[in-house]
Amino acid sequence: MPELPEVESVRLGVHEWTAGATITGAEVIDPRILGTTSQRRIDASAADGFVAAVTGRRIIGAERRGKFMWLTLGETPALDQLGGHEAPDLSLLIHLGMSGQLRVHQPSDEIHRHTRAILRLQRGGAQSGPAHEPYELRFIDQRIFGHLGVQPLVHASGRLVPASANHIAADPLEAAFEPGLTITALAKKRTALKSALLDQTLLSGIGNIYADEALFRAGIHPLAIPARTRQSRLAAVLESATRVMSDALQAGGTSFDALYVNVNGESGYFDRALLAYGRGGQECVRCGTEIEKMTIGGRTSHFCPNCQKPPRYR
DNA sequence: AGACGCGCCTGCAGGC
DNA sequence: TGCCTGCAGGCGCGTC
Repeated sequence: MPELPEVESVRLGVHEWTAGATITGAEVIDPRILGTTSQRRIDASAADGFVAAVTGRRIIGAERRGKFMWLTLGETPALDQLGGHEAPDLSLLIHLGMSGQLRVHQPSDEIHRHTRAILRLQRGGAQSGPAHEPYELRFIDQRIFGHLGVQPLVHASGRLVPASANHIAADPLEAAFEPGLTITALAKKRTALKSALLDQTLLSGIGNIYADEALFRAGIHPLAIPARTRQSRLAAVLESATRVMSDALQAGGTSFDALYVNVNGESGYFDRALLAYGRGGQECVRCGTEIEKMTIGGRTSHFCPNCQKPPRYR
């Protein structure tokens, strides 16, 4: 379940492998990957359009906001040499969803059965030679909650982002993040704090796991109502979220090789040292009380009923 | 307008 | 053994 740290870890690897490379071709094996989960009526021409839009483009780099990642695309190398300086004008949005993975492969490698799309890449432009062996970036996604799409770049919250990511807020690990504004926006919410933390338009990058971890570490009950919670406490949750995600990122930036740009969506590729998530029925590491499980906003939530006292509203 | 709930997917665990 | 149900979850969109 990739959340911000996992996506960032993937982004780092993807950037290393693709920045400066040229997309020499592409293949959409399952066109559903081009739609959102709500719009799955993708016809064959969409796949053709995708391939046509990316083929010949140069990858400038891989960027990320929250759980949204994208490749910034420049002009073709030939056109670029005519003088234009590399201003990205297009992006290839990549959302990993629940089970998405990106892997670097040799073209001759066996195609994994959940491979939904392939980008064929070559370093240093289209010229061939032993130093410019073709290779592939493959998007593998068992559940197809992930998404690929070619998008114009638009300005949103202080940055250029793909158009379909213009509604999400900055994430706590990016320069454009403004904690003060985030707390002000959060403090207006009357929904459960847990749900608010998952609201990507408020701040992005937090998923179910790190929401539970942040609340546990800050000692705040998931059902606390932000509008009725002291802003210093809201700030504490944000700080906990930021810290737990950067710790996870530190632990996750490991193991790269040519065939594996990391993230094993199914099992988790590093030990996250989780204190609350998935520990229902086990003892709280702090006080020994049994960790409770409950559904909040349709999501399973884990918390210590002793360390995270229920709110006493009347 | 904010809040909520559904549907999209697949694989696996658990019950009968 | 095999079938069925439930669950996991991010996110877009429809509904109230």
